[in-house]
Amino acid sequence: MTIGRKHRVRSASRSSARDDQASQLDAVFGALSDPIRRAILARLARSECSVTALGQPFAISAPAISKHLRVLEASGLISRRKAGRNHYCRLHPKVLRHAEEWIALQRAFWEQQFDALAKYLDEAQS
Amino acid sequence: MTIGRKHRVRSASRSSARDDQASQLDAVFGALSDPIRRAILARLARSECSVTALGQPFAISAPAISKHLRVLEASGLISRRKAGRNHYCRLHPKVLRHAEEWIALQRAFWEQQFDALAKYLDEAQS
DNA sequence: ATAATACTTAACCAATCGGTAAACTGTTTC
DNA sequence: GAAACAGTTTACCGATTGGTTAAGTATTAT
Repeated sequence: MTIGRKHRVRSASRSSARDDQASQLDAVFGALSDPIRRAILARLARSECSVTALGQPFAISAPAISKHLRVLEASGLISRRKAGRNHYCRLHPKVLRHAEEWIALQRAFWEQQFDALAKYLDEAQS
Repeated sequence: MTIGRKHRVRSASRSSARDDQASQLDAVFGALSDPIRRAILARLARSECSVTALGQPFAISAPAISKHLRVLEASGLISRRKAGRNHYCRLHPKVLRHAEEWIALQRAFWEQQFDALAKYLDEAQS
């Protein structure tokens, strides 16, 4: 989840599109790295849901849930809608797709490398 | 990257298969949440690589790289091979595939929900 | 044998994280 | 209007993270 290099650098100058995408990946993968947050997302996949209902399965306090939701919201994975005293959370699939695409792209390269190695070994053997 | 709930719990008893998978996801997504580590993985996709060579593009110290590699290794995404005084790192695609599968599964549910909503709206309109 | 190289370990530091309890802000219900 | 409910904010705590420098361990080169 690192943003700047080396103890507070990168003075918010320009912040290229590439940086934006990279830091969104930081946030998304960081958000996914906690089991409670993944469970919250899985729950939200079924339907929109109020904050209390989201927290009900877990043995943690309301503020803790609130923090998890803030992390998820900051990553763009969810958004909120206020309805009276209830806040309802909803998923944003597009953001998850970006993360999936990063992984899929990487894996394609990785496996290509493995295929190349396999081919090399195959040829070396003959 | 949380392991135990609520300040040191879970006395290492049994640790079900589900927990193992979940905590591997914690570790993998946690590892992917840092841009330097993602860059290291991207570099490794091209070929096996020594530790110094891996660190060369980044303006951080050797111990910092060593720590990143330990995180990656703990997640199962890479492994090391010692050859003399050099240590060579290699990728483990299977672990990345697990993460991708989790995301793909989730996204399938998410989008199914969105499709259902779209259909509902469509029917409500007519 | 000495020196340089490649890397890790140890000790430290500031910032972040995941949790808590307490206090606060709205909204609904009585 | 008072009480209950839904949720957030604030202030705090201990553990973890990402970095540092300094020292240590092998291995290779001179």
